[in-house]
Amino acid sequence: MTGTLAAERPLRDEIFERMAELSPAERKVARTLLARYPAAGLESTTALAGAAGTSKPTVLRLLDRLGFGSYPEFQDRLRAEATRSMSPLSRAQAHRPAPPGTSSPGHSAFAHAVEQRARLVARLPDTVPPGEIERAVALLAGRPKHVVISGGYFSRLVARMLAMQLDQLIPNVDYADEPLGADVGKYLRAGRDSVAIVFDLRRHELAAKEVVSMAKARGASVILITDETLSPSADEADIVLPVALDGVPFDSFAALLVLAESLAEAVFHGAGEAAIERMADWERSVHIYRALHVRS
Amino acid sequence: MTGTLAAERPLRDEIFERMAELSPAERKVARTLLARYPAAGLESTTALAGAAGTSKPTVLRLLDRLGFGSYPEFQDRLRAEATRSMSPLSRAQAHRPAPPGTSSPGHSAFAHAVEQRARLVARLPDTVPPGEIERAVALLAGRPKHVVISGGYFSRLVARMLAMQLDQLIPNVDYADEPLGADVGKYLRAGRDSVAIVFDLRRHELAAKEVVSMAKARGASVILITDETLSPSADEADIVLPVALDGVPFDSFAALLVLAESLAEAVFHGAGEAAIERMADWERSVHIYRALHVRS
DNA sequence: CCTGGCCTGTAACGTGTGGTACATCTATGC
DNA sequence: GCATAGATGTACCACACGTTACAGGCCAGG
Repeated sequence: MTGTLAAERPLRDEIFERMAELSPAERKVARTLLARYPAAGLESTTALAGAAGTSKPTVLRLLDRLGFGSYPEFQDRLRAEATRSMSPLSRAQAHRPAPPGTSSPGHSAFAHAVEQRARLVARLPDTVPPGEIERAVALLAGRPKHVVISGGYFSRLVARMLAMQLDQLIPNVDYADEPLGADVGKYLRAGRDSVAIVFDLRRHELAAKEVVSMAKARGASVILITDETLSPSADEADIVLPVALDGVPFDSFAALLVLAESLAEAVFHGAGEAAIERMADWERSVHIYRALHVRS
Repeated sequence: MTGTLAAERPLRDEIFERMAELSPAERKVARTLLARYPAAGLESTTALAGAAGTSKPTVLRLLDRLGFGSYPEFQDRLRAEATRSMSPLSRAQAHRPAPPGTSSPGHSAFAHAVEQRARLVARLPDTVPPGEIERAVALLAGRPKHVVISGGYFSRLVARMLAMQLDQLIPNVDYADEPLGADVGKYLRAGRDSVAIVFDLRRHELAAKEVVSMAKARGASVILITDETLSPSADEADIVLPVALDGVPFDSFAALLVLAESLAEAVFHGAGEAAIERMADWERSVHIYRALHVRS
């Protein structure tokens, strides 16, 4: 494994600028290098020297002057640049449908499912009013004394995810797996400076309504994350974030997860310094956890 | 006018599509090639074989199957592509500086996060080779005796989600929250007809490698879900599903969740009648659960 | 239980590699 | 005009490379 530094300037630029200080034969090498970059440098010294019309030692002397210890080291650098330039980002090209012979039930169903979910995510900005998001972020980034999060039968997993992420950013984040059972204490903690985030999707659960009521009764602000049909708890909630779930044959949490993650990210930007500091602490703890439980 | 042929299709795409027709060891080479493209292929056969966890002849056999006469010929092709991708034309689209702290803290950060995640999801079909998905679906829909699923520190939540969804479709699905701890028994159950699904993302955990080894040792087929840099466990796994996570400042599970959900949906289509029946049973049980715990 | 085919890694071989020492050439100082 | 220092190419070496042949392993079909 190579321990390359991040974000280096393209080697091509440096060669270009330092042309002046090179010897004539070295310059010839530099020219062919620039003319056919980076391919020329990824061939052998023999090939490069040949293409430049000089000899192998000249190639090596050039690299020496550029600060490379060896030819392979130079090639490592070129390879790294090439990989970076061919990263998926710059690869925003057309899609190729599946080859004729290989039409399979597995793939097409999968592709269909993915596409469907991509649409759900794309629709997210249209289902969530921007103003609601702003208020939610302001609430969470405004140093609430306490945040408690819970979800329904399935959505609790996303709730827990959001809890873990927020916990990295702000203090006193509780996740209540059974808000009406063992974890009721986490809701009893709630007061005027608390924020409760409740997930209630589709087949809305009565439990959700009770949880929202409980939080409201104690003076907490309630953020409700629900589907487009709106949970019955929506009346009581202070902020309602609706998200699209519908799919055939199954509903999808894709947009829900994106909403949760993006909410956390916005809180990070809103909370500023404090969040960064807390993240550092958190980072350390995770390392400790890993050292203990995952065998160094 | 130079008599050059029309721009060839990137080799990467061809490898990606032809994954299915490769032998297991050849696939390992193809994976590392795709994960670090084109750098991995511009190194020596020894280095490439080493990175892939196989041997030099396997590398050559892969190239043979792809229609290359020799390793240098293959590298010529890669070099040509790299040169093309670093041409002044494609160099123009380089940088887009991110607005640091100026924008309105709530909405724009949120919108940016959502957009970023939408891109990750859109890229999913490009990161997961269709052949690998097909094989994974075939494995899971082919009535395995037993399926066990586990994840890492964060990814366990998605793992659990997948487990819950698969459990609705096929029998004998286990979720192992602590595969090396309390839940080790679920892995000890594994045998020749088992399928183990392991999540191992980014900062890959040693635990994942142990889990994969354990499953392989018992003869189970292993499906590894990892990020684009490929978990070290990728050598041992039978099927590797890479997914894009990278975001700024935080990684996102959006594409991961979509992969899991879509995999489940594809299994549903692949499993046919049996899955529908099982879903009906499951549905009844949930109603019972709700009646008991959620007050009708 | 054996037998064929297909994968796969090990071992060996000859060639091309990157690296170095040295001789030749060119330019500049006195 | 000669000595000097830098620049350049040739010759050579050890070695790592790409390649090929071969033997063991694995699984389906008889």
